[in-house]
Amino acid sequence: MPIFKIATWNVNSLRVRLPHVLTWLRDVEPHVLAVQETKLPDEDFPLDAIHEAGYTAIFAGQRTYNGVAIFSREKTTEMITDIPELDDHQRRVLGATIDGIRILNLYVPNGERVGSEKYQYKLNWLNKLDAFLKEELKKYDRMIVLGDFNIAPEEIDVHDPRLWEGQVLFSEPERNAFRNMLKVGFQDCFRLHSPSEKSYTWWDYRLGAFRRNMGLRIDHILASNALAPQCVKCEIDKAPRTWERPSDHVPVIAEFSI
DNA sequence: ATGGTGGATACTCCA
Repeated sequence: MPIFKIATWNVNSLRVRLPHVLTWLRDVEPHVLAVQETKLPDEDFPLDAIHEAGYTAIFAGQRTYNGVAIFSREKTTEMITDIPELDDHQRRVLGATIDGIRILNLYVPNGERVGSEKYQYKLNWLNKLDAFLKEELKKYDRMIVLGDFNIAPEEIDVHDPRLWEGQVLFSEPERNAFRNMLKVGFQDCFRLHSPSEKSYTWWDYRLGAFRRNMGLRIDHILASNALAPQCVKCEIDKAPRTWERPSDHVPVIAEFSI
């Protein structure tokens, strides 16, 4: 059976990280790469470089903040850039169907700090997302939801759960929102294959966090219950965080036997 | 000690 390899990576500026992305695509050769925080208006999207690397691209861009894109070996159809009922000018959502699989690339709001206006925006955003996922699952049996969720779901996903207790990215309401997404009908691909591994996808640029491995696992690949049994591998690739001028996030890669 | 670094933008916001 053929393998379908899909990855997510918050690149924190596609303009700065384009060389990393191109190197990584050549080395890893995924069928699909979903990226977040491109921070590019659509007219500045580096489409030629992506095409030269052998990928098609769709994108929903924004200057300075946010912005999402999907690079794919195969053609994409049924593109969407918004969640219904969520009037949001921020470009955080990009959906498409590829190889018969419904793909939803998300850049979930960060939330700033617990109790802030942005935190409320995040919780509301996740609530509306839940309703949308239910509708999508009615239409698409095989679905992958991936991206920067800005939530560390469990204690094992945090280098120091005591320090992070009640903090944004690890607060109970956010973790509940993540669990609610799973309850809708998804599974966390990384935990399917590594139930007890302490591995992270993001380290703050400050305080030498990467050197001290003070990280969180906040980037995820979820597969619908129908597709999850076909997930044969899911790994975090820490290597790009050691490269010169890295993103603060690293890629997560999942493989499906389809 | 309540910091720090990095990206984009324009003299500050966001993460």
